[in-house]
Amino acid sequence: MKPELKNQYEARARIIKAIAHPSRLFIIEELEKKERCVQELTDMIGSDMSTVSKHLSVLKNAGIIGDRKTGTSIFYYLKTPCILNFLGCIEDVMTINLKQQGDVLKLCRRKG
Amino acid sequence: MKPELKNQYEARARIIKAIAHPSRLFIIEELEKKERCVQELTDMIGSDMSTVSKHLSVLKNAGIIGDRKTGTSIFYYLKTPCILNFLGCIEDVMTINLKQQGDVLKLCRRKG
DNA sequence: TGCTTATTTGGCAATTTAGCCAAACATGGG
DNA sequence: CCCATGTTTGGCTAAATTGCCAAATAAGCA
Repeated sequence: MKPELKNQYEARARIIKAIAHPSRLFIIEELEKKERCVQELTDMIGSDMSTVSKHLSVLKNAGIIGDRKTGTSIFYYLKTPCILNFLGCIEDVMTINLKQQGDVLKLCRRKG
Repeated sequence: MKPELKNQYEARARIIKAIAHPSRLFIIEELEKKERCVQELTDMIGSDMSTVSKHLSVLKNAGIIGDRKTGTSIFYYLKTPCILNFLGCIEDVMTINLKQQGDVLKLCRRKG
């Protein structure tokens, strides 16, 4: 693979990697509804605030979310709502997987 | 976060994680064009065949690709083409990021 | 200035991931 | 059966990721 093409794929992988975490998926969906500060998200997720803060910085570095300072709070918002379309496709993958696992199960029952 | 909801997010994150690698992104796009065997993909990517084989098994376990045995070769194919729509969104994120970096640059020049 | 609230950063241990090599496994042909 | 071809698996090391705690930073207010 040519280095130039490889860079392209690496850049895309970096962004996808930023999405690929349960808490970060939750944050993305939550921020689609409304902007939120670190403490609110921390309460919802239930891990340490420093952990949530780091997740937010991962998403921010990837360019997926932005932030806005108000007083002592920092509100985060979703910059690219198209991310959510993509999440729909992930649901499709999961549905197909479930269906196929079901088929295998049926087959086993028929044989047994 | 409730354990049940957490499982949902973990399941989705697992699938996205499977996509989040340069070589695996390449494989997905290549398989959309036509099905391919391990050796063909190995030649295109340029890493060890065992490495490519492992990438393929990651994608297969995630339910994104399937395989078909023919003689001594195993051909892999894309099971869920909707994955590609999602990749379009990643492009959008990258474009926005580039644009904003450009704006910052312009601002610096204006000030300097 | 000192206090409180909100958030980030540094550091550390545990876990996961990546990629190479060598060895094992499968399949078709002589 | 033995060999060649195509693929996967095991083992290993290096690197990245995660999450917690404690400490540092920032901003508003008495």
